Amino acid sequence: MSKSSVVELPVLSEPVAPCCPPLNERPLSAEEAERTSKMFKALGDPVRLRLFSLVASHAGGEACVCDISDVGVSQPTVSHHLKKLKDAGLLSSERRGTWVYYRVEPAVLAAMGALLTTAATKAA
Amino acid sequence: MSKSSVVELPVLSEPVAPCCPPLNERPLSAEEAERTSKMFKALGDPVRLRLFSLVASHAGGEACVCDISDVGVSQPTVSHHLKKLKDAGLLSSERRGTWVYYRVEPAVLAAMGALLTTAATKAA
DNA sequence: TGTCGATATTGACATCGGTCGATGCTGTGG
DNA sequence: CCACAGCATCGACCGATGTCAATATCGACA
Repeated sequence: MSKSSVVELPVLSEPVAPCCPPLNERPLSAEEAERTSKMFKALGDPVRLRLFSLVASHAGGEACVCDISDVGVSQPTVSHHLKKLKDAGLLSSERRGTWVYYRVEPAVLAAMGALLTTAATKAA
Repeated sequence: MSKSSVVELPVLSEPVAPCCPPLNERPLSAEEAERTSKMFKALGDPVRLRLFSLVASHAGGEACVCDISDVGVSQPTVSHHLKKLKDAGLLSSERRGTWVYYRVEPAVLAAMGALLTTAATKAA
């Protein structure tokens, strides 16, 4: 395994799921905000949001890149955005033969949702 | 009322709440993604996320700018970010004498949360 | 081994966006 | 009417980011 390999991305090694308390429980610290804002930023681009929605709505909760590449930008750009979503912890990828499949990370998604839903409920 | 007034921001005049289906129900259209990504982008900056959290966690669900200005950036920058949060429909503002108060928009927040929570639940 | 299809990476470019100092606007109180 | 405080706007700077063409990598299949 000394040859090439992909050196195990460190971004996925630590648990990203239980990131922060609800947004209205207490003010976020600078560090918490730094971490959490990255996830929101990942969905803050229309192309990425479409790609994410394409993966999330695809049968089986996963999709090959070739299935979701039709969003109006070039292939490198699609790859770039998928990488960003992966780095943010929202997607994971797996190579299967010729194709690479992406699937959503439910835990992270749920954490983000809880952040907002709880805050909205309490604020109402 | 011809004098000054604030001319009723058009961004808040149309219902922003039921923006989109859950992210895994069907692929978002380009237009939907364009609209929805703006809300996520608004929370995709650490300073804005802290400001939003400060407002949301403040007593009464609202806060004077002077109460939340201590986030490590200059006063114009705070004002700039609050404007962005307001433009995204996440906050509303009201002038009361010398001070301006910001409060969260629960409906929009809940809509964003539902977008994520439903998707996470179904995906799990 | 060599070619081909699928995806990732690189490098360059233009635009976007966060930041600040300076300044303007709007109430308050003297 | 004037000075001051709170907040917004302006203009400029500069790093971040979305985009593409070109190229590299990786696996499948002759």
